[in-house]
Amino acid sequence: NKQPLFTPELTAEEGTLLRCGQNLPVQPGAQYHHSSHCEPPSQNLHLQENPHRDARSAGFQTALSSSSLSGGVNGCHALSSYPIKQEGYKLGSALGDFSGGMGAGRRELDRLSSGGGSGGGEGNLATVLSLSAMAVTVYPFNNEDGSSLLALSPSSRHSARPNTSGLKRRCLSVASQSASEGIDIAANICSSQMSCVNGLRTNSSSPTAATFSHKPLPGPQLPSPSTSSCLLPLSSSSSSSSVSSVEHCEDVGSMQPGPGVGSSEGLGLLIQPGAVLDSCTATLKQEPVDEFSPSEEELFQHHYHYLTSHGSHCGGHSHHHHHHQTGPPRLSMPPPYHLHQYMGSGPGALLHFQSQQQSPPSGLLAQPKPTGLVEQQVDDREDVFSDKQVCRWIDCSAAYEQQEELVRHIEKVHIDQRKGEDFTCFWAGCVRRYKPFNARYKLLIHMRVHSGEKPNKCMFEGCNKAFSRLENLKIHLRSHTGEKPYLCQHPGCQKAFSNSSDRAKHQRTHLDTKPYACQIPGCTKRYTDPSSLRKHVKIHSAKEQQVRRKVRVKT
DNA sequence: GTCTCTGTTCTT
DNA sequence: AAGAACAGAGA
Repeated sequence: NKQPLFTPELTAEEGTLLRCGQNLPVQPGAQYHHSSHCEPPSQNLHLQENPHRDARSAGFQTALSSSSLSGGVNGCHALSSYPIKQEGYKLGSALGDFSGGMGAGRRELDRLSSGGGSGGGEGNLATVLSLSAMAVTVYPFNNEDGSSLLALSPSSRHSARPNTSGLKRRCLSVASQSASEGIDIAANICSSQMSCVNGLRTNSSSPTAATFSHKPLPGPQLPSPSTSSCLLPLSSSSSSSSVSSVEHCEDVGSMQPGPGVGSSEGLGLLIQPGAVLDSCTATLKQEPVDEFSPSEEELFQHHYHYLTSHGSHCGGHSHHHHHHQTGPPRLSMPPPYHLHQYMGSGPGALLHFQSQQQSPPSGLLAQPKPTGLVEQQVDDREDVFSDKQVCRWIDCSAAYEQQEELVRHIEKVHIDQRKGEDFTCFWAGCVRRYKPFNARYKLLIHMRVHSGEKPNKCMFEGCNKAFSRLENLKIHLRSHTGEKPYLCQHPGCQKAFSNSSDRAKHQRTHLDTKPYACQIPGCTKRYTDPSSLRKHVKIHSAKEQQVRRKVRVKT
């Protein structure tokens, strides 16, 4: 159906002329307005009233210039006057004149980004809040006996791909026993874009958290107390009522309690009976399945427990910290890879409470999402933050209006600053689980999984598809051009394919190498790919059930 | 930064 | 089984 606007008969230039620049708004003189989440939280650094285009968008579609694709799909660099944000946007500066006014934008970007915005802002935090933060984020690291957040009950260590539609406001409650600490904590933890720890108090009725006494334990420490959590003021109530500090977390974008929060076992050291750990969640969409995340059932159980024992609710009041860029300033970089590995006795656990927000940026909501392992979106919070691009890098909860801003943020704050370090993705819930990439560029590309950035747009008329990777765009373009460079190597077979993967799959049919065998007793069916096998098993099972039903009816 | 191979998943 | 999309990894 899709007729290429430029056919192979057209020259590359013709094709380029015709196609380049579609749907690519130009904003000359645009200045980079970086909303660093490192700025003091009191300011409106989160909302970009006038979101500016990234100067780097000035890069032209040059990436395809080296493409060997037939049909004249040869890139736009020569003739396009539009700053197409494509894979090659990095070339923007190199292109010089091509980038036009955008070059100035880039310089402005550099100036701004180097000039500040990365300050600490530690002073903005009250001591008590810092202590609360420690209670939430540091303490888990220090457990030596594995009974902390890191020590997950087997039941909590299973995968969950929850359809969170039923949890538009997920309130998670955990009431657990702390045998060793003797601390009564009424914690209202709203972990999401901001992790809110509210109402930390001691048995002595002191409203301060200063008496929170956890003994430092050996083991890796966080570089510094993470203050990424939004720490609401302590409850003024000195009552021993465990429900005294039920707060409303309405600025919560999303969260999905991770292993620690979801597991009362995990929090057992911290929370005494009656203590309340209440997560009011709001999930924009699902991040990749975290096999260590609590299941929906667990979440519900905790919630139910809380509701029944404390009569709590999530629709509280007060403490309306509506920061779009949420959370206090970052104080430190995420812990290095080895620390995460240490924490990794419950991978994801150390993603502390932020990691529990299993919601990828909402920007992906509008796009057809890959249905693979990487991300599963569940738009169950259209009412909150649905228009925000949220950074879920560990210890970060920056939110932006525009996806581009999030992309810039990720690159600037989380990738560029990891010079010389391992190139590890610390995105909450990332299935890579802190396995570093061997190159910065790889991490950069990988982050598109989370940001949803797809800078490689198909230039064919009527095709609005976009791809995160240039290679995949090239393969896609072959579906337009009909190019099938991968010939089946089986003697006598003339089949051709647009990519080697499909060819390999096809060739397996020749070799009868069907590694995916049906495990159903008596069934000898085999398939070349797991997808087909699953389909078969499904049908097989359905048939068997039918047979069983018939047998039952007869008897 | 790109190419290529490879594997997975979903859809047709 | 093919087509398409996505993404990891090594060269």
